[in-house]
Amino acid sequence: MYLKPNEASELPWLHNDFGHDSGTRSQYRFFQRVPAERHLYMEGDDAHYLYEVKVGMLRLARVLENGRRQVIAFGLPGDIVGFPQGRVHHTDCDAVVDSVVQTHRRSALESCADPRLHRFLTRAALREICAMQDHFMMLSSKLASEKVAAFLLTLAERTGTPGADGIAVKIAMRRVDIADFLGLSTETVCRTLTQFREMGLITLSTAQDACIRDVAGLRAQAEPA
Amino acid sequence: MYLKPNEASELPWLHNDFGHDSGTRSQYRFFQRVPAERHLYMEGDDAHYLYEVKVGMLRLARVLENGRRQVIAFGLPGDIVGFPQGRVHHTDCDAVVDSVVQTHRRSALESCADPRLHRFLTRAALREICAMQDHFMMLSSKLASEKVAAFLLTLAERTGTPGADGIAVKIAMRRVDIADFLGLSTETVCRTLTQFREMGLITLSTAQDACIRDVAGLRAQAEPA
DNA sequence: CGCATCGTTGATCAATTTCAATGCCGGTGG
DNA sequence: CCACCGGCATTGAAATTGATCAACGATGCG
Repeated sequence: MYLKPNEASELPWLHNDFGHDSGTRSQYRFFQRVPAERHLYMEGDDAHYLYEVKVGMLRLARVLENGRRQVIAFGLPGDIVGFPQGRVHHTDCDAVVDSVVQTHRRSALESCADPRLHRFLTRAALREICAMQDHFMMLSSKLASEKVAAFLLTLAERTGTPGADGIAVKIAMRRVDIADFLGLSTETVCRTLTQFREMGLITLSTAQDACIRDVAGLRAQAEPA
Repeated sequence: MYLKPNEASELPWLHNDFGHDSGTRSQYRFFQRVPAERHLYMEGDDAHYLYEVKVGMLRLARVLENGRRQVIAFGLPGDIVGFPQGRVHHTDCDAVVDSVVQTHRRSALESCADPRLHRFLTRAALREICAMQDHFMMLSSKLASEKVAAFLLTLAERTGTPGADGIAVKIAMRRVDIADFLGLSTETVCRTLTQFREMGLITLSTAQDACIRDVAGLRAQAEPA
């Protein structure tokens, strides 16, 4: 679950932590590394910044007193995370894998001092609303197979690499994350994936490395007539 | 499910439709009546306006090809609905009961020509994101009783009127709307409500008129240890 | 007064959760 | 270098839950 050497080499300009609280600032002061499993912010924290995911994958979640957790979203490169309600964050956010984010002042959301940035963030907020609506459709599916199929297709659309024998998809998050994202148990996620494998829709060379062999078939699973 | 005379009388200035496409405009040209069951916009429509709910209740939903429907949200007075993605709406929106909305130009979201309005809309968007996250928590609950209890409590918080014997809650939407909102069948919603009634948590004088007698008990149902 | 729609209740069945055990892999330390 | 350990993934069997199908009741409206 760590960056492989070749992946790390894509970030030659990241040899240090450029935390925004750091005293010394470089030209990269707006970038911040988030090692795997480390929290970027927690529910209730003051929301000073929004974060644009540049590399890696973040995990936004809410945890209830009884321990149950809902994964709200996975932050992929291009996504903006950290939209606050009032002045505080209303989710936890941590990194699934080593990640890099670019910070933007929260005030840029409301002030028009930088119109370009402002438009960018506003549109990101609208995109976020729409993405959450998509997530609702996934969650409202009654069958586990529909949810998991829709999840795989969405992940493939965002991060998949098409190849000769299908779309390779890196499943960086753990099964329990997927389960908490889809409102299922980890066991059901597993079983559904093996089911897809036995149906020839996907292959799983490792638990993290999937390949969609039959996109149409998976689509049919995601949204049966 | 229609406005009663005394409720209608709260709107003395609304004797006509002031649709935004109307040629003749009065001082109330930014207000628009939406009769019960009428659509305010449909998925795919150009999003020229955002709508601030002033009176009544709107229903935002997405419908799939296979006919299944997910109710995304209920728009209550104070809510802004119609946040677009790109230039089009991505949900259907219709009125649960006779309603009144105030229109705001979509452009006000990105332009800062009117800073007050801009701030207002931006904050509404952020509130919307947070509300949808709350909705996720409801949907991710495994038990029907948790979902329905959480739904009732949320509705009570927004629209309930505290009284001597509990919190009176008007359930204006139909059972199927609640079901599609929570990802349940109408039958299960019914059964769960009856169950709550038999447990003494609520009363139901009519199908639309509930009264929460035991808030703590309902909270326990919504979020069991 | 009858019809249509919505709400409620009942019984059955399919699906998922839960509990339990095993397998797998990477990391660690001898 | 290899064996052990711990977390994660997977599989199995049983129990619970909600969906579905069906019928009935209530309510508002023509």
